[in-house]
Amino acid sequence: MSVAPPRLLGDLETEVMTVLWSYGPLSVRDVHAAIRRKPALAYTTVLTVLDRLHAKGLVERVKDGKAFVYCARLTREEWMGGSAAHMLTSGKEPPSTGVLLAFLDSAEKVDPQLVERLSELIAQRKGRDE
Amino acid sequence: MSVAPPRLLGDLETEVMTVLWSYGPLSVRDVHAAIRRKPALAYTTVLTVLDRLHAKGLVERVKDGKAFVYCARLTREEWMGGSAAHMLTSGKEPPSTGVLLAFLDSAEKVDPQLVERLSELIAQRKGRDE
DNA sequence: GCGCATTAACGACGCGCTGTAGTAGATGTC
DNA sequence: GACATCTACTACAGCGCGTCGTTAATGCGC
Repeated sequence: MSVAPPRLLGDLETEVMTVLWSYGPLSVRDVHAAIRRKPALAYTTVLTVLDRLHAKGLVERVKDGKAFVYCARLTREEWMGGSAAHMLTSGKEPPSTGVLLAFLDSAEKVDPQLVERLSELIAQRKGRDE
Repeated sequence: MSVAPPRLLGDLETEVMTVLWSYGPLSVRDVHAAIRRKPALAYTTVLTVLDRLHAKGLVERVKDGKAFVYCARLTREEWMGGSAAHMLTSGKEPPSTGVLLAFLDSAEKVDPQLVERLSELIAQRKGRDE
């Protein structure tokens, strides 16, 4: 089952997820080492954040010897794409045409090629399914 | 200028925006009256929420006699569509193909017709622009 | 012009979430 | 069994949001 993006993540949570997305399954120690800060974060700070991410269902963990190894349950792509899709359909049933048009407008404004790329991907998928 | 969707809105904030989206420009009193609760909200509660929404740039207000009249700066469609588009492009530059594909997958899972509708709307827009 | 009623401004408080960390308890290693 | 490591639990501050109360401004009717 997929994880429904609940809320936006905090800054440190996002940073930790980014580390996990970048370097596969890691121990707390590894994540801690990967996060560079002027005054280094406490080991337990990273531990707590990973714990909370685990509680939210965003990461999985398996025991390896005495330590846990954490890995993201969703790829960065799945998380971002899922969050965006969730926005379009939040709450109500099928999004209105107006919402979809506003989405396209907004997307185009940020990245003029985005809509075109979407269009191509949709075409490819259609071809693949038939 | 468009308003960048900052964070998700709270429950009451969402309710107030829904009222504004549903019934055009309204005074605080009108919004207060439109929100039905078992124990009615205090007038000042609605006032505060509208004030915060105004501070966030989500609503505009003009003085009408002694009172302000509030109205949403974006339509519901613009807000939702913009939020979704913002998700796809948050932080980094052009979203990867993987993100776009995940978006389509996710959207299709929620509403199988959504991708098809998007496809049609994109086609229409393309026709319109040429 | 004055008083009254309405409205707005400001501040306050509780709660939940997040960043941050310390301490204590569990657990594996040698 | 001692030691190093790791996790679990607890804590606290800061911020956003829901919720109001109090106080100050402002317009209206007489």
